[in-house]
Amino acid sequence: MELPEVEVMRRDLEKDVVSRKVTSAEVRPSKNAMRIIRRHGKRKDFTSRVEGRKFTKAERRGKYMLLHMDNGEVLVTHFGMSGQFVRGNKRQALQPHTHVVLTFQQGGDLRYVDPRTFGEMFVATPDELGKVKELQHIAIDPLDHVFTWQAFGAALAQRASKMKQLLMDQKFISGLGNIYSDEVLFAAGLRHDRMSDSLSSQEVRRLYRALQEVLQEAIRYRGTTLDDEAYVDLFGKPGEFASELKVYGRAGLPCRRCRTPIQMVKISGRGAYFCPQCQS
DNA sequence: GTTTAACCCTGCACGC
DNA sequence: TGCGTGCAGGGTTAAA
Repeated sequence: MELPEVEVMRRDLEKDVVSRKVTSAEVRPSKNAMRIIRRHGKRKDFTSRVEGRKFTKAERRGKYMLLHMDNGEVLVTHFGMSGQFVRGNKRQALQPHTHVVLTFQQGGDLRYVDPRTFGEMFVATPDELGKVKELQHIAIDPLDHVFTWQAFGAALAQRASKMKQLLMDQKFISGLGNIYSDEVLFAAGLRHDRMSDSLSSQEVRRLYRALQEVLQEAIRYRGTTLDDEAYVDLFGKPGEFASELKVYGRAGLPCRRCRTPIQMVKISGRGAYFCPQCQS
């Protein structure tokens, strides 16, 4: 789950979970459920800090979801690769790999499901939150209005790194993963292996605009749901952006702009898709 | 400073 | 048919 999917989820949570009160919290008995709340020693350390609380706000920081509670504490969730929130109620059986269930006073529940368990959940006070390394070093959000192309250009010039890796570096810019880094680079006409300090100011502006456009468009389409990775929104509905992808997952298929076959290369274990004609 | 590989995990595609 | 193998992928970390 990358920025657009987390943002869609945030909006769903804001509409449907914020202002609800948790009457009971359960961490499922499986070993993997403990992996999800790995920062807490015992199930009770987690559940006791959520029970009785009311959610007041849903905030996104990079790929992290922060559900603020009425006592000031925060329920933090990172979805990893396959994590997701699902709304349900007690008549519906829990689907496999459900690790956490929060039951609401007003009826219904919120479930955290995560087959590959790369995600995690934890509760933190504002003080503790400030000390969480992963959150501390989250860089600027590309959709934040204080993100300007001038500052972006200066930051790019200060680094000597290949573009794809840099775009996926959460300490440099937050929210992009493998899919959207490829899509943004295609929209900007830049190759994955272009060096960050080699970009002209025109290229920086193109990249800056590509970031906004691709991410906003993906949010408008409610995220990317691939066949093998079943991302769905809070209510179980898939996103529609997969059909809009220009390069990701399209190795060998003709480029939608110039018909040249899309290429895929491995970059430190991760696939990078690009058009050798449109990107340079 | 930058890059690479390994690690955590499950589901799925593939080949025999 | 059924099983073993290999791989994807976010992010951190250790090593190159």
